[in-house]
Amino acid sequence: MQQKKEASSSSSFARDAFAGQNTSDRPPLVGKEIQRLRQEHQLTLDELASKSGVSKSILSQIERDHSNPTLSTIWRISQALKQPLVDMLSSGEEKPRFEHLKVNQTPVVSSTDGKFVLKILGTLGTVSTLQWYEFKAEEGGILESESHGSGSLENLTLVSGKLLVISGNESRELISGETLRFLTDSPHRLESLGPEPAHGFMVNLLNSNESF
Amino acid sequence: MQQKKEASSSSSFARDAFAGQNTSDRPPLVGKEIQRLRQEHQLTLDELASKSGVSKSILSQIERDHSNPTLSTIWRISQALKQPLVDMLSSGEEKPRFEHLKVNQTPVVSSTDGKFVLKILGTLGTVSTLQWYEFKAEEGGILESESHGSGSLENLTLVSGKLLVISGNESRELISGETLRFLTDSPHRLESLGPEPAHGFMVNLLNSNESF
DNA sequence: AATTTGTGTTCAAAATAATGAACATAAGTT
DNA sequence: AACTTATGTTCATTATTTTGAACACAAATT
Repeated sequence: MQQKKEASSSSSFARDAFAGQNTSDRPPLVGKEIQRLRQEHQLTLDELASKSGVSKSILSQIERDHSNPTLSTIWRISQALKQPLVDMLSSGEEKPRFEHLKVNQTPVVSSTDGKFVLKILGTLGTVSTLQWYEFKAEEGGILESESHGSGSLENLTLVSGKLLVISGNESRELISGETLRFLTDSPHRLESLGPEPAHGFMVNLLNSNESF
Repeated sequence: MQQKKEASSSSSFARDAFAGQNTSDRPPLVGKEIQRLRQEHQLTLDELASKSGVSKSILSQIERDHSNPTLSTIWRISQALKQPLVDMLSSGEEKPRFEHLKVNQTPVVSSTDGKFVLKILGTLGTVSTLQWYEFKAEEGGILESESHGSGSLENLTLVSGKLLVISGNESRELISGETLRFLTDSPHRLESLGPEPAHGFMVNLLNSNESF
């Protein structure tokens, strides 16, 4: 009996499936979020039940956090509500808490010959760290970066010019107007192919789910 | 009996908890990911069992996808492995390393008179916590927005042209090269003052912890 | 080789999640 | 008011997860 092991409460009939556990000791409470989504879609319990294949009785209990759904159940609900499973679960726990970004977590951007100019437009540090830039690079300008950590994403939009992007052992060529989004969990490199200068925007999401 | 309802398979002893369902019909298979993480942490089933409070027998079954874990169980495992629950679940849905948006694939929004054009470059976050755009507006082009919710921020960088920004009862005039950051918890308005078109970049942080 | 130790799997029993039907309640109709 | 309809909750039963102990197997030790 799982709950008993964690909580002192041992009533066999639990009003709250996770009674006796404080916020950080319990799984995210998906009930309210599911209910919100269901109502947003203007569905009744009966309708969601038939759409998802999950009985309405258990839906009712899950919405009130009186039950501890299985992965399969949560997944079927998320499908019916056209909501990525992951989003449904993170709504409860990923509250914007403000964390201090340590110095060594600040990514190092190395510009080689000065032909590649990065303008830092802004930084935000909420759940994860966000930085965005405007860049201009004349022909041959190269920007080499270390890994930004696992889960990090880089988003490039090219306004003019041509840009070669290499990450890991893959590469892409971007032309004016295109956008590229790619993982930056390994060293990567941007190169302006010219002849006109490459000009564009870059948004970096640095993931902070490091384990140490 | 949940699986039976979805799958024709009705064997009472399932080798695979989701046998008979194809990839898009079943919840993400977390087994391999959990096993990978456990081994990465150099833990045995016994050790993870005592760390997580989940019995090793069920751990063994979950790793081989012979069981359909409850939310509570997945959560306790993710805690013990110091891994955000959400990451563990999304690992199955392998995302492509690169996402390349061609010119005509970039979503575009424009004002009714077509003078103000917004290109949506990207979105990140659960509901819609972060969005960024490129905008181009000829003289007189106007973009009017409702409130994005309390705590929301808009960040504008102007590459060329002149832009008038009005939020609440305050207003600012931006010239080429400048950046403005302001609250968007009330209706606001951007207007290109010309004569040359306003061109720039916008990053919006929307406050997601709100239910309405 | 025999024994111990370490690791993962399987088994019967207990706990609990999921189901369908019955129930409660409120809102709308006749 | 009485009746119907719509919606969510509770109940008994069934199906499944979870548990702890026993088992199987391999690797290390004596």
